[in-house]
Amino acid sequence: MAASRASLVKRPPQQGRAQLTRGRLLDVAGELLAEVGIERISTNMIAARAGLTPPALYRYFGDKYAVLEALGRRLMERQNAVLEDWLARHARGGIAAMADHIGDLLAENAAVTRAEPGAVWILRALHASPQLVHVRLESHRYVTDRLAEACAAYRVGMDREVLWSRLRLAVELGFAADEMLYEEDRVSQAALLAEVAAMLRASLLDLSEIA
Amino acid sequence: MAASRASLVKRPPQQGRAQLTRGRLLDVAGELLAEVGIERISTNMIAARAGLTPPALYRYFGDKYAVLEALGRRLMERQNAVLEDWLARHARGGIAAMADHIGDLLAENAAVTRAEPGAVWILRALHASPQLVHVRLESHRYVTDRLAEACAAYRVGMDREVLWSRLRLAVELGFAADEMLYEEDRVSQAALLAEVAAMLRASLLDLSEIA
DNA sequence: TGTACATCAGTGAACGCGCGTTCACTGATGTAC
DNA sequence: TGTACATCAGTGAACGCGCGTTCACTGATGTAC
Repeated sequence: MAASRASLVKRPPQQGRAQLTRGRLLDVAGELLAEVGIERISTNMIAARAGLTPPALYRYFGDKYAVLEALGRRLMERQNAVLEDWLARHARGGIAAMADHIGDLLAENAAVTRAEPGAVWILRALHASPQLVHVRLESHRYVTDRLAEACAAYRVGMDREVLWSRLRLAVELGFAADEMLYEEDRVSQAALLAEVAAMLRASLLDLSEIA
Repeated sequence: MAASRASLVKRPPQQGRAQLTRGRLLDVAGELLAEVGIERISTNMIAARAGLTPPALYRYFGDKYAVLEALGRRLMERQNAVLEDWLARHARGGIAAMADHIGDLLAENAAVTRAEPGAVWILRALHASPQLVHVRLESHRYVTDRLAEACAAYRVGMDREVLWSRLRLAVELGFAADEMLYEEDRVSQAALLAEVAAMLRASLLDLSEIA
């Protein structure tokens, strides 16, 4: 019975206190990502701000990248919850209904991003680190898959590849716009959201028309 | 006559040999950004791969961030050159002509990105580091300004803010798509470029129609 | 064309520091009876 | 309800390492005459 190695995923903690500690570590990591960036953040720094000594962090995460990966996954799970909710409301209306409500999806997603400490920096860190980039990619593909399923139900004969690539692009642009909201202060957030929504809506509606 | 401080921008080198060395340092930094990421790259690492000792790097760059900033600016200047070239060819044709050739601009930009070692990682590093994010933001705003000028010539009465924010979004999405080309291998690059071009074209044409 | 001198490009060696991580341990919490 | 024991959460101290950066220096290149 070999002991679990550091490189393995740690089992979920047993006590409620530990769950809180784990969440606190992730919150703090998000804040620090925004303050000092991925190239300066350190495990010792995260532990210190969470009010812990460095070894405590290693009870929850195998190594430094595991912290950032968990942080990314937590954010993306929250975004996925928004997506599921939205699909439950609009998928049955068909592609046109989804297109008409794409602005809601963007706005709800933006709300999640706003609520999470350092959310934009988490997304960017996932993008900028070769060892983390797969997390973001997997998530975007998952979102695309879910949307593709929902649309395919109404366009049974349609080329799956065309559908998928169109939606994949829409997902990427939606996230890019979300990240831009917090950076470009020369444009109002509402105006930006409305314009992206209009573009994605047109793209989706076009999808519902092409042979 | 105080000596120049490390924090100041270094003057351009005097000898041709030095120009080459500086360029080599930047090329190497781009490669390393792609291989190890912004959170692992180091000045010693860059110098070593360029075949230099660490202090030589400090003859050219004030500190570590100055290297990355110069790398980012060099890439963005190359992209701007593509833009100027494209504007010279199509701006006189009006908004419709620009809209029709937006795919060329994207493709030429993608070619620059492909040619530069680690280009996508440079762009992402600029995005992910709080101390570098201004470089990218300034560049995107500059590109937006140039496009806005070109379009405003044909839509004199149009609300400048609407024009600018529409173009600003187009710029952001164009770059996002460019970065995506090298990451998402489930979609062909040509298809992706064509779809983005279509979206941006529609957005620009819409601009030429609204009152 | 040769030489003396000024400037420039790059080196060798080292610095203090904080990094990521591990060890053996202690005190807090939960469980069985 | 009390207590003995097992498990869990977190600590104190330290490690070797590579980081960013600087110093005083040397050898290469360019310039004036």
